[in-house]
Amino acid sequence: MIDHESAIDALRLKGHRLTPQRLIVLSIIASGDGHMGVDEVFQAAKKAYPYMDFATVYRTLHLFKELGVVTEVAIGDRLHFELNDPDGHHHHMVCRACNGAFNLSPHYLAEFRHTLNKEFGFEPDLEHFAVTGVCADCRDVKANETKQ
Amino acid sequence: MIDHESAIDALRLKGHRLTPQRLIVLSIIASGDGHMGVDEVFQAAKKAYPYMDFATVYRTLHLFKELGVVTEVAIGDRLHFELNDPDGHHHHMVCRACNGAFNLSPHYLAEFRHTLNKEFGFEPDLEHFAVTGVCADCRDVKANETKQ
DNA sequence: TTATCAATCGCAATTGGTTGCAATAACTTT
DNA sequence: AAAGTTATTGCAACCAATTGCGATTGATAA
Repeated sequence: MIDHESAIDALRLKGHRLTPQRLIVLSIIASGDGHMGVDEVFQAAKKAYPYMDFATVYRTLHLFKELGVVTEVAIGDRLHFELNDPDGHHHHMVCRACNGAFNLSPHYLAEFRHTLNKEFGFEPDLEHFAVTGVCADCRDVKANETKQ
Repeated sequence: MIDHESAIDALRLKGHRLTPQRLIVLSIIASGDGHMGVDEVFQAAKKAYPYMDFATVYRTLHLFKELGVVTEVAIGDRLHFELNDPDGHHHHMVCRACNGAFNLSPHYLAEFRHTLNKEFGFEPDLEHFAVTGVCADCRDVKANETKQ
């Protein structure tokens, strides 16, 4: 988990300015657990600073991505962002019933990548891989509903 | 590969009308090899019938999807469509260098699905799975360019 | 074959995401 | 501490995808 200090240093180092808007977006991403959609971040930011503009959130997140402060994850057709994890990438499982997100170790995709490489010479992009589906809890709930 | 006859029957059966626009879209999807973006279909359709509207192509493709005539594949952030394959689903590998698409047997994802199920009780949506990456040819080209 | 009726089309309006630009404000230099 | 410089903001314009709606036209029945 990257900390505020190093994120702020990353901004300064590249000659970017430290604005209240950027600090707000940073703290929101840091306090939310897991990844957040752009609109989620915007709503939270507007609470802290009512003049906040959607475009600002949008550009700030992209800046943070370039600086390696956050990671972009495509979930469905929406982009989500989370604090960069310096201990190495992880993938995501996202439940389409409860919208919960679960981390997935790269280990689980290593064999898949290896197979595509060996069989087809195809090198898949799996850096920000996210797979949607139904988590255990929601599957059980659904099973019970059917029963009744 | 579903044929025109059964596609047309599927339309009739549900009380949908057989319009020139729909026949044009169908024949374009059928003649193009592999999946096509909505805009690709639109451009081709406009050649055959200059008054063709983007909204019509868009709605026709979604209708065809409901009827099981075509399959929707999300490639990057764009939706692509291809004739439904009644011999069973397949997945896709899409090269981001040459935009080529390669079919991938469900077999290659069976183990991944099984692992997620067993380890996390997570049931992933892999019906219309597409993974981007770099195909063997483009990887070789890139390697040669680097050499020179 | 013609009339009827609703599904469908094509235009226009809307929506949601992205970008251009003048005003603002963060940082630097004096 | 004040002025200057320029990145950044917030508004508005833009663009592509999607939807609403009156006009059109395919299908059914007389």
